[in-house]
Amino acid sequence: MNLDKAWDILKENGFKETSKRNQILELFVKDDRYLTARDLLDVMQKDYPSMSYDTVYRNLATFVSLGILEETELSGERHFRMHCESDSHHHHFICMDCGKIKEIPVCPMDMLGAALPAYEIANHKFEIYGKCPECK
Amino acid sequence: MNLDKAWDILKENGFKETSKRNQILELFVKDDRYLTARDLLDVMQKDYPSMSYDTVYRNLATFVSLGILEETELSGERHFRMHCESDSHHHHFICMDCGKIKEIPVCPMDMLGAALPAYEIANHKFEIYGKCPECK
DNA sequence: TTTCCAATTAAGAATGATTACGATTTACAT
DNA sequence: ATGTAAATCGTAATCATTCTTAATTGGAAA
Repeated sequence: MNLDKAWDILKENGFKETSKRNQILELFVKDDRYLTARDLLDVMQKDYPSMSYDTVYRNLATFVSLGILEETELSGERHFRMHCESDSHHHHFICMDCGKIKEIPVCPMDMLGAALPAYEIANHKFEIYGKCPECK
Repeated sequence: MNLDKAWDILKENGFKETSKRNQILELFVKDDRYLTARDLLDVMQKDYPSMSYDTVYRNLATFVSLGILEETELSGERHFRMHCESDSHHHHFICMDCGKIKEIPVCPMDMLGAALPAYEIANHKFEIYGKCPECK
């Protein structure tokens, strides 16, 4: 996911182009890792001192609902990052130090296809946590 | 995990037997599913109107640290349930309606053993969400 | 039983993340 | 350039969770 693709999606869905929205997206493009709402606000307020949490959270919710960002819960806080380019379903190793991820191309659900008859499966989560080679 | 086993562990670690502690544990034994701190407090306050959140959270933390309870994050809230009897590593299907779980005997990490060289793996999460046969 | 101390709890304030809301500003189609 | 709906600001509210301090309690020892 890059800036242009993100704006294509936003425009298609009738969202307006604002400088704040753009800067939030730029931050995610530049900093390819999981960020919290606070992380974003801290950086944004250097350029827009009056920026409010409402704006951050509202835009994050928009981006997630449009598939531009993906979200996870890390140590009790919501974290967000650019949605991966790869169109095939996959999972992530997440570095607990720097927040960077590594794609894991396999999905455990493949092997559980018929293991849960009578159960209605809505979704699943598979994440691996630890330290990446750089942080180790 | 049953009441006696839980108290064995608590006593071994020097924790005192209190009626509140016991009732919290009884609730988890009786109601074999994921519960929130609020769920517990609501029930407990029928018998102990002055019971405080602090007591609930402190005891939950104790139980988790001793391996009596297990914990997960569901829709932004911490949920707790009795730790499974099975001593072999496994994962869970979680019903989003009633909170009951079904054990999944396989672990995706088995197949990823050497797939992440140079990465230091600390832990992982694999959970399946949906509706159980009763709630469907 | 009574005493005593450390563990436990109550009460409510503090914190930190997130959401809500009325007022104001901005993007952009016309 | 203007009108209008969308976006944002500023701030307050909410919700889960933790902290603080004082009071209470379990249970070992006297």
